[in-house]
Amino acid sequence: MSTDAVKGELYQSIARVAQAFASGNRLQLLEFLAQGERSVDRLAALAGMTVANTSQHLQALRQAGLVAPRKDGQRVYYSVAGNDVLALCAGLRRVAEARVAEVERLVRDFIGHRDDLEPIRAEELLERAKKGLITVLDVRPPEEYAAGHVRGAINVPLDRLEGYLAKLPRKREVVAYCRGPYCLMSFEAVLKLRKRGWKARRLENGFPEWKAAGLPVAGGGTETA
Amino acid sequence: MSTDAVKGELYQSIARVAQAFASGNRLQLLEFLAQGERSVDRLAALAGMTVANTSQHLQALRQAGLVAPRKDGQRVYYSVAGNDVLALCAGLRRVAEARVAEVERLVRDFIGHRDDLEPIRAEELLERAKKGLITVLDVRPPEEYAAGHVRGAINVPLDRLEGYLAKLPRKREVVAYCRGPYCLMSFEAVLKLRKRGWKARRLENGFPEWKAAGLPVAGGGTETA
DNA sequence: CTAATATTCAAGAGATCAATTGAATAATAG
DNA sequence: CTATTATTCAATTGATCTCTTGAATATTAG
Repeated sequence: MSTDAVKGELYQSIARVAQAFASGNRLQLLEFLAQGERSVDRLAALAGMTVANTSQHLQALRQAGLVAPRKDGQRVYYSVAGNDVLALCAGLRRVAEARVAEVERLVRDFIGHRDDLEPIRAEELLERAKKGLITVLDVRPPEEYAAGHVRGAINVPLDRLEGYLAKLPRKREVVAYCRGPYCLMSFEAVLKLRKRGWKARRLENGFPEWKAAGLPVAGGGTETA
Repeated sequence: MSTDAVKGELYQSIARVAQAFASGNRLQLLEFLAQGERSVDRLAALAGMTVANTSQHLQALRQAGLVAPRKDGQRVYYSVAGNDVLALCAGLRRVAEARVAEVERLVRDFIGHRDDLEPIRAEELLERAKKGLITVLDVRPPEEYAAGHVRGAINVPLDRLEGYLAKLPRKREVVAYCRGPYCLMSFEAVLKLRKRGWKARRLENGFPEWKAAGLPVAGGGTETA
């Protein structure tokens, strides 16, 4: 085979990986999987897709090496193949946000006041948490928190935030995070808290990005430095 | 619009960016563009595609915000929209190589003896170059060298390597680089040099990755620290 | 103005992809 | 063993993508 033909095959193989990312539904599945392993029917319910369709998308991801299945009883649990995959997802989001006007518009119009919400960066969070200046809230569902969370974060799912307010110190600033930059839960939490008089901000990214960056994680049986 | 619908639109917009990467031909065009701006017909010749087809692919890349056109006279010159795009390309390659068995096989079988060629990493190159221990060769065509190259590198296109050997110090190790990890020119250069008795290695990645990493660049009117 | 060149546009054939549907397979409960 | 549940497979339809072909547009040269 000529070197040109080899090059062509290589590019095509790489393109097949890109193709696996080229579906809104698959990206959504990847975000859910970024929280930890999930069964097919659970994913189907979360994404609002039929089970058969979900299974097919998962197989597309599997063929590209992006997710891996683990069979346990009659269930098959899928998980992201590695942090490099999540990093690629984040890179894709960043490029899309920076270069596609429509994405920027969607973010601004619907998430709204994005800049007003002053996202806090990971390093800053670590620094301030070390000094005891902030309370960190994980507003995701309990299972996701259990599967892994920012070390030191308290799990207060969005629908239980109201009831938790009494226990939340008023003087300390609150930082909320959720699944990622396009997950709206932490936005809603911050808006609620501000309305009640707290000083509140959101973490710039979500837990998957935090974990992918190698920052301190707790839970999920994988305590890290 | 419901938040779920917004989320769906966001993911779809991001997927459209991924879709732009999902073609071997477009990835090849991006690699050529990574060297610097190129006209449509030049790209068509380099990639072995028809001009019309090349134009269409470039427009697909443009719509995704990955490349930008500049009109000069009757020619249109395209260039990569930013380093984040190149970083994403590199990430895609890395994931493909790590997770798709076929890519690994292609690399091993055809580029051959990849490990034997002991690629040198960028930091190591910088360190050794500072100590004057190595000669750095840029084996790309002169235009690409002129558009930007590793600072301190000497341009010796592959087809002129034979004639240059007389001027090449035998005692110093040679490090060759080219367009990227899947460009075969630096491999061929290293093989040639070794056959003639030099100690030679290749740089782990090519110039685009070097530049994307913010390492010292010369030429192309953009001298950097 | 006319000819030549570079690029883009438009239409069409063939391939690939996405979602639906219904059935097949595999594991467990009773 | 039978029924139930989770997942996968297979077939289909409509949509999208790729490449080719030939024409249209725009810029420059003479």
